[in-house]
Amino acid sequence: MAVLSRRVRRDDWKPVGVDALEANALKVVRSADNRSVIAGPGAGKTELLAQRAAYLLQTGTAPLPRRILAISFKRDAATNLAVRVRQRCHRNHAGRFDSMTFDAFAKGLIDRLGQALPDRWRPKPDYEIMFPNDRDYRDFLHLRLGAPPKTVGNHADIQAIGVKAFERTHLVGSRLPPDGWANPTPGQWAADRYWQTSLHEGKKSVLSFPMIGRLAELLLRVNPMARDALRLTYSHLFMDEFQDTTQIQYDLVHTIFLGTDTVITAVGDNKQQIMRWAMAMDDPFAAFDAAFGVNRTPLYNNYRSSPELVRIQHVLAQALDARAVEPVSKTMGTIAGESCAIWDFSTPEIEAQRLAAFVDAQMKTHKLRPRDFVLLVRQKAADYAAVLAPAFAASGIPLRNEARTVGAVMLQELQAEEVSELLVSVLRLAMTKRAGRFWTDCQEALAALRGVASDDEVAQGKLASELDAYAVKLNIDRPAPPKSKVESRSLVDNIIDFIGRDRLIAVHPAYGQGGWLEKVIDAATIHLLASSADDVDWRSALDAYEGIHAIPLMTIHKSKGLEYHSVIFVGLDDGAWWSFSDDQIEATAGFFVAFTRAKQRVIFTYCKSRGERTKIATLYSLLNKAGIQSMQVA
DNA sequence: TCTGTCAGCATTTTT
DNA sequence: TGCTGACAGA
Repeated sequence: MAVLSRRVRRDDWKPVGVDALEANALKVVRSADNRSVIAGPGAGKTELLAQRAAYLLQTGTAPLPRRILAISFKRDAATNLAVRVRQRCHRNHAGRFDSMTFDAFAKGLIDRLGQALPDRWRPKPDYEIMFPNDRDYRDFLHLRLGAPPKTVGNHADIQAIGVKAFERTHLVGSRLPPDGWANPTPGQWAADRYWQTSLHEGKKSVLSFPMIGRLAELLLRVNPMARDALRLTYSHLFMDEFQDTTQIQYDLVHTIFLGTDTVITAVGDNKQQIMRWAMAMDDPFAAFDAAFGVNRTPLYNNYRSSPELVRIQHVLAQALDARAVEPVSKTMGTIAGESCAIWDFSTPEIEAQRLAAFVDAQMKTHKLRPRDFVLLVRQKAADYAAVLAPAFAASGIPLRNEARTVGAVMLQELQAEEVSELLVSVLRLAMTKRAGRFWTDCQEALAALRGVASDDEVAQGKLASELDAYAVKLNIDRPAPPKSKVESRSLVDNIIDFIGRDRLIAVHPAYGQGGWLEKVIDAATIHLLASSADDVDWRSALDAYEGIHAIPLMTIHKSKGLEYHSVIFVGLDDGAWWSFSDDQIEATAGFFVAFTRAKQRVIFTYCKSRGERTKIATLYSLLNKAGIQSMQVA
């Protein structure tokens, strides 16, 4: 991949590391105006943003010293985008690309500038983060709040406030008034009591992320200097997964960037909106387009799925958006028979056996690995895993429930933690004979943690020899993977001490909050021990830790943004989709997300013992409409 | 100790 | 929706 540090003329710039981009994608990459890009799964939305970053940085269209800000909703999306930009750009350029989650952005503003908030809204500097649930709000409204003043209303008015509406509408539903509410409604009065209690009553202020978002918006609204500094810093703003944007996020972006020269690019897909429960707006694209005078640009290609799967996807897409345009598949179909099927089984045990045998056979005929498959469920992954895992194990395929909790951390989450990644890198380096790749991983990660500049050759050399000495010692001290929790813990602690606990907390503020670092270390300890069972060597233990030879099982939500050769959705029945009638659109969007993870094949399974298929008849009729009928298998 | 009733929960993001 | 655990009463 061509990684350039010199400046390229705009006309000479070519996409980095890909053959070509479709015409519209290239237009967006080079655009000088605000754009919204609505495109289906597999259209290359994240790739488009990465290419645009490369274009802006390499051609100097984002002029020094201005920067690009990319805001994502989820951590993995933010990381993913940052990694792609780093792969495509020289580090001098990538250093001007800030990719973070919305919450990290808002919290960063409050941490740096929060003391400039007006008195009544100012949190104490060492505030704590809370994750309130419905119960907390219910207790507040019904037990702690008490009666409102007569001018506001009476007890019944407060009782009438729904728990959901309290947070969504009153607490963080709209922009905060700098001087408080002049003539509050009962809802506003209750919200204000909650704010004042959270900010001022305890020894520390206690805030949730939605509250932090609202405070950040207020902060920039009442401090034009801070707001202008941000406008000057960022010449370009990217927003990924824009369909999941909340009103809070939207208002913050609106306050900072409306009417400025900062060019905004928003990408997303309304058909994949499965975060409505987390306060996503109904149609953020419509609001954005209207307010910012946006040019909407669709993408028409699908780089992920075979033509046959794209055809079926389009039938589902039309149920979510009548005006959806059928994308063009750019991937060859490699399956000889059916690309999609619904298999009926008489019992879950037979289902498990048949699926294991099927995956085993497919791995052989198509030269696939377990990681090319995914077992998707709608909920309660552990219940399904209990039946499926033994059958897959019998076929020699380990099954890994990504939603399993290890200690206090979910497996999928642990894997993405910097601490866990460093641990594995250091162990691979110490225990592998030819450890080239792990060398670079460790060296770069440690340099970043210790603040060693990449061009400081003396310090880099010192770091390298320190790392080398440590790896050699580790290799001698720990000839085999740990056999007990104590042994596992001492090894993990040893490595963390070498990396530097303080440095970890300094670079990742989350590790300093609420004992999170300890929880991650504990989870890593447990998981490393579990991966070392059966007297295996270091390599097998680390492979097991990372699950690289196991077939993953996860919920639909966890699979968003991922892709697999074959998707096996277990349990297409009323039981798993109990909430189908609550919000048919969101449930169908979930079904669409599950289906569109597949590159070549999708299999749905059904067992009568788990439920009927009357409530979700719509899903079955969509599949029928696409020419797929269920068939009795065993 | 058994039985009936009923509330809670299951999908889930963020330092 | 449909299962589970807590709790009251027999």
